[in-house]
Amino acid sequence: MAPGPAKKPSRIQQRNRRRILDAALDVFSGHGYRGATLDQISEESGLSKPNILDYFDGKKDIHVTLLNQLMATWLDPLREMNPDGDPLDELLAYVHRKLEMSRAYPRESRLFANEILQGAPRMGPHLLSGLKPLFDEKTALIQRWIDAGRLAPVDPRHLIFSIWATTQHYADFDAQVRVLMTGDKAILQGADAYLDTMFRKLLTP
Amino acid sequence: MAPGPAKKPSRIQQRNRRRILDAALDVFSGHGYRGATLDQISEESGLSKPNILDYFDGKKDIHVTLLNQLMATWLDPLREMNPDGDPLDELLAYVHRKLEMSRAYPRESRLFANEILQGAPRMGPHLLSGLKPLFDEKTALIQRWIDAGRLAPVDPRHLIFSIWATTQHYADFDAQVRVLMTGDKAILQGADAYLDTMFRKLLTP
DNA sequence: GCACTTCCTGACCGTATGGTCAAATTCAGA
DNA sequence: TCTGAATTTGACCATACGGTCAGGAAGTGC
Repeated sequence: MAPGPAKKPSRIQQRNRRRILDAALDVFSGHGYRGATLDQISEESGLSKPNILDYFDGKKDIHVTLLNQLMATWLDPLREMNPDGDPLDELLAYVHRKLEMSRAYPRESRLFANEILQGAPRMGPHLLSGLKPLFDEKTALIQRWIDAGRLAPVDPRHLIFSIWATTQHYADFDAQVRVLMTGDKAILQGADAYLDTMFRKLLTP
Repeated sequence: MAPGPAKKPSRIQQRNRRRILDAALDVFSGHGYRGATLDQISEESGLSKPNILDYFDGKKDIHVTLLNQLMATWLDPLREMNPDGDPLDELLAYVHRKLEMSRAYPRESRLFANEILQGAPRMGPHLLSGLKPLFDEKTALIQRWIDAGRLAPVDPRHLIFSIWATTQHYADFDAQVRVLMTGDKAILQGADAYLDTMFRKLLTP
């Protein structure tokens, strides 16, 4: 049964919740919310369907849990951008971290992309309360760097968008990228070098 | 009934097929393939479900028809890149056309994104036969421009990816963009200026 | 008006899916 | 080993969905 707010989850509960969430991440990111079925998650996790529903209140609950968990770490690379560092270094480091996220966590990237594509039906509030403040803070920081003449003048908001778009592209559009880059074993290395060049030229004052 | 290969579709058939495809584009792009239902398409198009199935062989047929129709025009902006034009002008014009597509046809962009996100289950072959040759042709053209010293040296394949990613982002991640740009009435104008700057700095030799 | 084709729909069917429940099994402590 | 709680599951249910069918409505040419 779903652990009450005052109960500490047992060893087994922790393990099973992790199994379920991992299987669900696979299924949701590969088929979208509606395309995923509890039976698939059941098969993938090795737990029976009723057992899964002992740990979560339903399909929706699993999905929401995944999205919340994702938001907690997804924005870390942006948070790490240091106001006291060198502006160009900080931004390029952010690009690298973001691309590394696409490499290490493509399922998470696609889960997020799916949710936004559908109009963020389950994450609208989260975007506003979690992402927006951080976004505003960092765009303001970039603007100060620009005003100080330490970066070339660009719209910080569109800059962030372009970093997100170009890095997440390699995870979200992987199926397309792979078709077009047949034979290339080092796609992400190429992307890393390319993006470094692009943002360096853009931002160097 | 679905028109046989030798039959010319009547006025009514043309009109209804258009209505169905338009409604289906709405529903598929908004909910993904699995999330879309014939009942929704029925409601949105104003045609009864059995009537819809007179015009198409089923849900899958509608989806495939939409994707095929999309591929026919989606790549036009890339095709229009002129080998005899000025390299920088041609590429920047391509960026503008692509962004304009995101503005004018966001549903089509999301339909495509959905399909690729799921691993292109119904479009894999199309990517290889339709997109790959064009992609190879244009990347080769860009490489010749670079070799002639008329563009800064960058990997043409990643260049194309970055153009796709940054322009389609405004359609595919519209829900997120709108949350973060609250109050801004001219998002796409800002994007246009930003992307022009970015690719100009990147590509100027 | 009449006959014929095209177009349309209410009612229905089989299956898949999210979710429930009572019973069985396993586990933890004495 | 014994006992009660935690954990697990086979069987089942209600609904939603893609798709079918027989028959009715609306055009169309005479």
